[in-house]
Amino acid sequence: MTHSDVPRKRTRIQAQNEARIIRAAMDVFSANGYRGATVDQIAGSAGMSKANVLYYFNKKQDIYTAVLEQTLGIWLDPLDELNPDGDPIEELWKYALQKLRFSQQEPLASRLFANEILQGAPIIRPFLENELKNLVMSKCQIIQQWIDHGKLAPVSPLHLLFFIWSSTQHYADFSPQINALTQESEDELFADAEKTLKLLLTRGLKP
Amino acid sequence: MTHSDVPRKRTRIQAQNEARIIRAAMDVFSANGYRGATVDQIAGSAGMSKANVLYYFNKKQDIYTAVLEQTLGIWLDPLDELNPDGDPIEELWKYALQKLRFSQQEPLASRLFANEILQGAPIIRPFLENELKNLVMSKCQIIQQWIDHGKLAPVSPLHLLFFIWSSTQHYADFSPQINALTQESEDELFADAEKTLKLLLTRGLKP
DNA sequence: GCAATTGTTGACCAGATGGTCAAGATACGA
DNA sequence: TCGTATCTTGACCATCTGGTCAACAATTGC
Repeated sequence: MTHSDVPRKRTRIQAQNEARIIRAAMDVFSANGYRGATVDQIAGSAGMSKANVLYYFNKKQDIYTAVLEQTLGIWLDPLDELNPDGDPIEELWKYALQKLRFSQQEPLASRLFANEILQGAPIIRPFLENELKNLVMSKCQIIQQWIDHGKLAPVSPLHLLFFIWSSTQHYADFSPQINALTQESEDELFADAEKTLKLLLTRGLKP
Repeated sequence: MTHSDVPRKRTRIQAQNEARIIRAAMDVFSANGYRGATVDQIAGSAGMSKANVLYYFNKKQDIYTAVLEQTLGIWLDPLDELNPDGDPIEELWKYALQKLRFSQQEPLASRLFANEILQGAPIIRPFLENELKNLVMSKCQIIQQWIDHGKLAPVSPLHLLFFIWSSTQHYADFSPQINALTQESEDELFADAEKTLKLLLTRGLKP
C-alpha cells in the first residue's frame, strides 16, 4: 500500500466474476430458496470453486442480497410508467401486459421474489416499506383520480394493483401447477392468459 | 408378538401425538419451507423431543407428506361444489369468495402449498396431475358450456380459474408485502379485497 | 399386580454446509 | 522483465441437522 488506501478500483476480472456468480446465484436461489441453496451449488453453476465464490462475496447472504438488489429495479420501472394523462384502462392494461411478459421472460426473478416474501421478506422489507410503498401510494392516487373523474369503475386502487400483480406473477411462480393442468405450448398458454386477463380487466374496469 | 403380525391398531396416544406433530409441522413448514424447517423446530413447537417426533414419523419427509396430504382435500372441496345449474356468475363468485375466505382463515395452508409448488411440487405433483387435473377438466367443461350458452363472457375457463386462484391466494402468500403497503386492519383489508374482486369478476364475466 | 407392549428421551453418529487459510498461480503496472 | 497485487483453490474446521439406539418410563391387557 504505497500511495493510498482509497477503495481500489474494480478489476475487469472482478466485475466479470461477480456477474457470473450473481447469474448463477439467481438460478440456484430462485429454484431452491435461500436456505435450500448451497454455496457449493452456486460455485458449481458458476464454474468455479466455493472458496473463490467466497472470495468475491464474503458471506452467502451477501450473494443473496446482491441478487435481490440487482432485480429490485425491474419491479418498479413498469409501474413508474403509468401515465396520468393517458386513457386509464389502456394505461392499466399496458402495465398488466408488461407484468405478464415479465413473468414469461424472467420467471426466475419472479420466483426469487416469491420465495423471499414467503419467508417473511427478511431482506427486502426496507425496499417494500420505502421505495415500493412510495411509488405505490403515488400511483394509487392517480388511479383514485381516474375513479373520481368517472373514468374507471370504483375499485380499490391498491387491491387493483394486487390483482394485477398476483394474476400475472402466478404464471411464473406456480408454473409446475400450471404445466400439470394444461398441454398448451408456452406461447399458447401466455396468449390465452393475455386474452382472458385483458377481457377481465377492460370489462371489469369500465366505469 | 404372540398372536399376530397384522398392523396393530392406533393407540389413543398415537393419534393424539401425530396430530400434535402435524399441527406443529404446519407452522414450521409453511413459515420456512421444507429445507428451511428442522425436525428440532417441529419438536420444540410440538412440545416434545426430536427423537420422539421421529418415533412417530420415521423421516422428516414423512412429516411433510402427512401435512400436505391432510390439506389436499381442502383444495378440491370448494371447486367441487361448482353447480352447473346455478347462475354462472353467482357460482363463480361464490367459489372465489370461498377461496378468499380460505386465504384469510388458513394462510398457513396456502403458504405451505406455495412453498411446495415454488420448489417444483416434488411431492404433490401426482396430486396435481391426477385428482386436481380431473376435477379441473370437468369444471372447465361446465364453464365452457356456460360460455357456449352465452351466459358468460368468452374467457378461457382454465385461465379464469388461474385468476381466481392467484388473486385470492395472493392475500395469504404475499402477506408481508401487503402489510408493508397498507395500514388497514385485517378485516378492512379483506373487505376491500372482496369488494374489488367481486366488481372485477362480476363485471368482467358478464356476457 | 404383572408382563408385554408402547412411549420417551439423552447421547451419539455421519454427512452436509458455511466459512477460513495458507500457499501457489496469474495478471498487471513500471 | 520483475515485483506486487490480485486471483484461485484444496484442505481444513466448526456447526448444524437428520437419523439411530439403548435404556428407561408409562400404559395396557390379562
